[in-house]
Parts: sequence; C-alpha cells; structure tokens
Amino acid sequence: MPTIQDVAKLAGVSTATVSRALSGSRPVGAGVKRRVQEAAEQLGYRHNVLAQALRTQRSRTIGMVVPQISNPFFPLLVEAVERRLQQDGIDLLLCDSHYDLDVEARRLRTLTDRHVDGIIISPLHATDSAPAIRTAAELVPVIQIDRQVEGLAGHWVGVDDAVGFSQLVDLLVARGRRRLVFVSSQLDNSSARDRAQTFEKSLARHGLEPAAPALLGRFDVSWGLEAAQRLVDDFGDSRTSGHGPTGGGHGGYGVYGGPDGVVCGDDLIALGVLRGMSRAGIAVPDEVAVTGFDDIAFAEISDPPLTTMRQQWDVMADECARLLKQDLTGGSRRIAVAPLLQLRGSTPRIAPA
Amino acid sequence: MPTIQDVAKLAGVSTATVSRALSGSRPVGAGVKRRVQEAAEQLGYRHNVLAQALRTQRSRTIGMVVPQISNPFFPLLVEAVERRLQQDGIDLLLCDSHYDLDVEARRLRTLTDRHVDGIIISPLHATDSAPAIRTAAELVPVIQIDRQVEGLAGHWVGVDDAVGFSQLVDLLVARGRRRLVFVSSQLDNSSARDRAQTFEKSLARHGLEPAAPALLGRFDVSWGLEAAQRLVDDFGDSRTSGHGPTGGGHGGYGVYGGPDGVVCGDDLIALGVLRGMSRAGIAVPDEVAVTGFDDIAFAEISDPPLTTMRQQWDVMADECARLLKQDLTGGSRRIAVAPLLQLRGSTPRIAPA
DNA sequence: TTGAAAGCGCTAACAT
DNA sequence: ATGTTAGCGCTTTCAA
Repeated sequence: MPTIQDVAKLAGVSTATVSRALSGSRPVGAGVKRRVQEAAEQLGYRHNVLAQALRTQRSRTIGMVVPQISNPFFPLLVEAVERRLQQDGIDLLLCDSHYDLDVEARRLRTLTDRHVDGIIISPLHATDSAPAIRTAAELVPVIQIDRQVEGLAGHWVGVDDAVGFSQLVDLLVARGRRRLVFVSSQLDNSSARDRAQTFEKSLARHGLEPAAPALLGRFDVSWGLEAAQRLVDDFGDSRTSGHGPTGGGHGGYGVYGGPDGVVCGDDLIALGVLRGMSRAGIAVPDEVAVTGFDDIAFAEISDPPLTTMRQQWDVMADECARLLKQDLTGGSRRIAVAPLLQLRGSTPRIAPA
Repeated sequence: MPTIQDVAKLAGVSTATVSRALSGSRPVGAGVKRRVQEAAEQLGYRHNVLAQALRTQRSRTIGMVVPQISNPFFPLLVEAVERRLQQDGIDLLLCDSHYDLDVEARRLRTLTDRHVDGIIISPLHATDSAPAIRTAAELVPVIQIDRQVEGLAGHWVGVDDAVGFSQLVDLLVARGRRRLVFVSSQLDNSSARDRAQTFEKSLARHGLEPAAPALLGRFDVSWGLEAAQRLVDDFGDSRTSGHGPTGGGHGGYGVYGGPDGVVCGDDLIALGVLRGMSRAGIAVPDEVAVTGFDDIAFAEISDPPLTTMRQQWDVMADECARLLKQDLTGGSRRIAVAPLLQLRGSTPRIAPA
C-alpha cells in the first residue's frame, strides 16, 4: 500500500503539500496539484483513514444502536440514516442491543472507544438506559432517535406520537366507533408511554373512556395475536371455540360484544391482532376496526390492508444528520416529525348514518 | 481522555509495560500487573482503538454489504452476524448498496480504505459485482454470503438452494400437484439462478415440466401480487373481474385451470402471491398451493400461513466468523447450509387418495 | 521481566 | 505557496 510519502516522492513535493493538494485544506499551486493527483493516481494511492482519524480525532464514522435490527421497523430507520450519512461520506457502525441493557451499555462503550463522531441511538428503556447514554454523551454528540430516555437533557428526533395517535382516535370516532381499546408494549419505553397517554387524552377529548384496560405486552406479532385472543375471550364471543391453526371459519355470526376499535402501538401488533381476529372469525373492520403505526411494508398486504400512520424516515434521517453537523453544546433539541395517515381497509370506510 | 502514558506514570512503569500488562501480549510481573490495572482503573483509562489499529494494522472491525437492509431477509442475516462478531469483540460496519452497482463498488472501497479486517458481502449481481469484489479481495479477506458472483474463486457461505427447492417440489408432487410454476426475481443474481435451476431439475426428476414459463421480476411483495394476477389472467379465470382493493370475496367458484402449485423464489414474493390469489378469490391451498423461502417472521401469520424453508442464520454467521479467523489464502471455501422445511397451511395437508 | 525508542500514516503548527 | 517537523496513542523490536 503506497503512503503519502510515496506520492510526495513521485510528485517531487513534501508530504504536507500532498496532504493539502489531496484534501484541499489549503491552497496549492495549480501545477503542483495536478502533479500530485497524477502521482497518487499512478501509484493507486488510498488514503489511510485510520491514520487520519488518529491525527484529526475525527473518524468520519457514526455509531447507531438499535434494540433489534430484525424488528422490521428499525431497518427502515437504519436504511434512511445510512443513505443520508453516505452522502456526507460518513460510515455507519451498526450495533444491536438485542433488547438487553448490558449489551446496550457495552455497545455505547465500544462506540466511544472507537471515537465515532456521533451516536444515534434508540434507547431500549425509558429510564434504565439513561446512565449509559449520559456517559456516552459526555464524550461525543448523541442523538436519540424514535425512542428516548426520560429526564435527560439530550437531543431527540422522532415521530410525533401525539399527532399520530390523536388522528387515529379521531378517525375511529368519526366513523362511529365508541368502544376503543389500546394494545401496545409494556410502558418501559418512551414510545409506548407517549402513545398510551395520547390515546387516553384523545378519547377524553371526545368524552370517551377506554372500553377496556390497555393490553400491554411486546412490540411483536405474537403479542398482537395473543391480545386479540384475550379480547375475544374476555367478551365471551361464542365463536372463540373453533380457533384452530387453520383459521376459525367465517360461519356462525354470534354476538361479539367486545371493543369495536383496537388501536395498536405499532404495525407488528396490529398485524397480529388482525390475524387473531380473522382466526376467531370476527370481521374487520365491520365488527372491529384495527389501526397500526409506522407503515411497514406488510401493512399494505394484510387482509384487510392496515390503516396506519406512515413515518417519514427520510425526514428524520435528515434531521439527525443536520444535528450531528451542528455544534450541539448547550440546550437540547427535540424534533418531532409528523406521521402521515394511510387510510386502508382495516378501518370502516365511511361514517355511519 | 487519559492515555497509556498517564497510566504508565501513575503506575511507575514504562508505556511498554502498561501495554503488555493490559493486553497480556507478554508476561509481566504479578505485582506490576496489578499496579497497572489499578492505575488504569483509577484514571478511567480507555484504550484508543484508532491508535492500536494504526499500529497493528488490524481494526477489529469487519464490513458487511447488503443489497438493501429494508428487505426483511437481510436483517435476519445482519443480526446473526452482528451477534456472532460481538462475541469476538469485533464491530460491524454496515453498508447498504441499495441495489446499485456503483454504490456497491464505492462501499467496498471505503471498507478497504478503513482497513477492516474482513468483508462479508451479499453481492447484488451475479456477474457485474465481480470486479469490485475481486479488487477488495486482494486487500482483505472477503466472504460472500447468501448470494455470490460467478467465476470468482472466492469464499461463500449460504443456503443450500438445491436441497431447499427440491424438497419443496417433492412436497408438492407428493401432495398430488402436477402443474407447478416458478415465480422469482430476474436471474441477475446467484440465488435466483440456482433456485430456478433446481426447480426445473426437481420437476424433471418426477418426469414433469413447468406448467408455465417462470415468472421473473423482483424479490418483493408487489412482484408477487403482480405475478398472481398474471397467472389468474392468463388462465382465464372467471373470478378475476372483481379484484377490488378490499379483496374479491369468496363467492362464485368458477373454473380455475391454472397451475396448482406456485413455487416462489422467496417469502416476499410468496406473500404477495398469497395475497393476490386471495384477492382473486382463488383458494389456497385447495386450488393452488404456494411455497416461499427464508421463513421471515411474516410467513407465520399470513392467511394461510406460508409453507417455506427456514434458513439457519446462526449457523451461517458462525461459519462466516470461523472463516474470517482462518488463514484463507489459497483455494476457495464454499459452505452450503441446509434449510429446514416449515410445513404450514399454504400447501395441502395430506396426499390425495 | 522491563525500558528506551522507533514508527504506523497522517495533519497542522510554524517556518520560509 | 511550500517545506520542516512534531506529534496523535499505541505496539514492538532491541537492549539491558
């Protein structure tokens, strides 16, 4: 591997000049510049990023920590961020915390050890993630994305849950639904908390109360399935007896007296609920409407397709990149991006007469 | 940030001794070792990975390039690899080539520029990805994963397509299906090519021919939807008229004379096909059986659930890690991991009488 | 077993 | 505008 020395020798200049000519950090004679470039070209010179990083204390790398990359929500985020950073010639060190606080803390350490220029993290816990993040934030700019920890004067970019969930509740109410229930993950992360709050507040605006206590489990499909089953069981629907793995048939419309609208904390849960209802033979949206959140790819092809809020990943990625380029000392930026309603078949089409 | 010098001073030894004591690269006096460790602890000393990398020419980082992280197949791979590398204290630089050859080549360059210790790549094109990979492979060990380029004496870890698809074909034939068709992506990548070949060979083993020419588009849901529509249209089914967005109802069983088994190149396509068939009112698996490949999370909750082949991500990740630790000079390792059949509702349950 | 010192490849003062 | 030189923080000969 040729070094800057080799280029300098071949071009007949000093290494400093080569550095300047190649990086453009200082003006350099036009002829010299060309000679240097030719020499570099000829030798197949490639910049040693490691040496540069050691010297400048900037690694042109940012670290990203997500709770679980195989949750289809996060790849959408990661993809948008990666694409955006690439535009600035910055690489992405991806870390998966596997929903484990220790792992999360360790990953933050390795990122700061590597002198990344910034960290984008979706903290897995609303309070317990705080210490590790605080420590990291003392060394390098940290942007929280999507989720955030409480009581930390940090920076955050995410979706506007308040806008999102009040729109969904308003929609269901406008379409005549009055018995709404909220199904989400445990309230151990900020997203779940914000969403649960907004749900209740929005209902209150309409003078309504939840039809049942919120069902809180995990952000995944199987929890949605289970929650649907519970709803059906709790409300003593006669059709629940036949919920075999092949689906419980469309026959025999008994009395379903449960909630007529299920607002889910994310699309994974909603897709599970949809499937659970279909297995129990309960018609969506006629008997029960279902809404999701995020608009992952599969929301479009469920049966019926899922009404949900689309997150604007690109906008969030832009905001993260912008923040990381700024001087972030002092204060804490909080950027909430409004999601967009995707009206599909899992909610009733028109208002009742 | 304290450096090794600070630790040396506090412990009253030389930097060399600190280095040895902390890394264990050479024996060090027991008492000295303890003193050094205490000093490091006390100062909150953290290793500067950049400096170490510059000196040792090893970065404890490996790069991974995938065609598109938002395709739910790849996160499963990335997650397994990331988890495995973490065990060895190695970090993952993730790159998304966005199905663009130029981007892929550029990403490979930045990875080699960063002196990663190895690269794991799923090449997006069966032939055109070769030059960039060859260049990278001259500088650093490269393992191809899942997909591979042709005519390159490189290393590869992936799924055993031959085993997988012949098992699927055998299954369908055993269940009485004779009119099979293959739906996949364009044959520009190795996976699609291998799978198409195996499909035809397996049919031939049973003395059969494809019921129709293979439908080749993209590895995504919308292509599956479109392919299903084409199959229905081409075979003049009377029910195709009513395929509105809300699903085409289960009424009116006309004559469906099309293929009775659709073997799909991956789960995304299969889920699209499933949905397309349901919209057209064609019963799965009674009228047409559908199989997928990969076993992504959503395969379990489609309606009906998808019969598919489960990939053993962890095994593949292990193999990659193992290969990267070996001396790979000379020869080319090719490791095919057999997938596991997941029998679900999209294929008929029992053999015909 | 330990220390002194060179140097990985680069950039940024500080000269000229 | 260009060159000289001193490191960034670490590891590793080489010598003791």
